[in-house]
Amino acid sequence: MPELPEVETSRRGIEPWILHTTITKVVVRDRRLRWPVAEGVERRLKGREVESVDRRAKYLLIRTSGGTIILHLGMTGSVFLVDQGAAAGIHDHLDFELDSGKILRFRDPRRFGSFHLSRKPLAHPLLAKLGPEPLDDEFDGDYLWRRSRGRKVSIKQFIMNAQVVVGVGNIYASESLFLAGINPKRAAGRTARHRYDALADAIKDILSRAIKAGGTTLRDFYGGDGEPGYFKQQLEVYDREGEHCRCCNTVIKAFVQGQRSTYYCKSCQT
DNA sequence: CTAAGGACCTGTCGGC
DNA sequence: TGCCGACAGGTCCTTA
Repeated sequence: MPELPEVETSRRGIEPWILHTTITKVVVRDRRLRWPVAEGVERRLKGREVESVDRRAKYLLIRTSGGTIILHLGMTGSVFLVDQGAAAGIHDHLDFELDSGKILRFRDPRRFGSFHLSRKPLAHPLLAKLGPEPLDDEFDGDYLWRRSRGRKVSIKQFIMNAQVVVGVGNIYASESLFLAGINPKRAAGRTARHRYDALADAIKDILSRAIKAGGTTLRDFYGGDGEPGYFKQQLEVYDREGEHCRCCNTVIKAFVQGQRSTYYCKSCQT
C-alpha cells in the first residue's frame, strides 16, 4: 500500500495526536507480523512519553523515553486514531493506548508490516544499509549516475532498490520514469548522465507533489486523519493500461518487470 | 559483488 | 451464484 508519500502522510496525520502524550498501555493482539513482535514490548513502553514522530525511508519512527518504535506498513498496513473502547477488527494487531483517551491503532490484513523497538533505530539492521532520502540534497543525478555504473538491471528496478535510494515504490517508479522520458527497460548502467539529472528531478517532483496531495489512494489507503490521498488523479501512466497518454495520445502499455507491473508510454519514453 | 526468483499473507476482482 | 486464478502500494532471503 504505502510508498514514501503515503508513509509521510500517515506520519503527519498521527503526529499532532500522539506527540507528548504518554503511552498507558500496549495491546498486541497478533504477534505474527513480518517478524514476530518481541516479547516484553508492552512492559517496555508502558508509562513512556512520545518525544518525536519521524520517518526514515518507509519506516515510521516514534521515539519514546523507553526506546524508539520502528513501524513498517508493508503492503496493507495503516495507522490511525480511535477513541478508547472502540471495537478492534480482526486485522487490528497493535494498540497504543494514550493518556489523551485516544488509541493509536495499527491495522494490517496481509501482515507484511513490522514492529520493532530499538534504542538506536538508525543502526538497526533493517535501516543501517538504506540509501539516501530522495528529497535530501545529497540525492541528485550525479549520485544516481555514479551508483549505476556497471549495473545491468533495468533502470526501474535500480531506482526501486532501497540501497540505492529509499521510498520509490512501484507507483512512483513508473511515474518518475515517465516524467523523465526514460524507457523503464533501459539498463541502469547504460543510461547517460543527463538522463539521471532529469530522473532525480522527476523523483523529487513526483514525491513532493504526492505528499502535498496526501498520497495516492488506489484501493484502501487512508491517512492518519481518515482522508484518502488525492494523487491518483495526477498519475500519468500507473494503472492506466489501455488508456491514452495525456501527452501524445499513444496507448499506455503494461508489462511485468521483476515480478511487478510496469506502466509506460512507448512514444514519450525512450 | 550482482541479478533473479521465491517467500511471506489476505482480500478483491474478473472470467467462466 | 459460486469457484478459481491472477493480482495488489514491500522487501528480505536464498540461490546461481
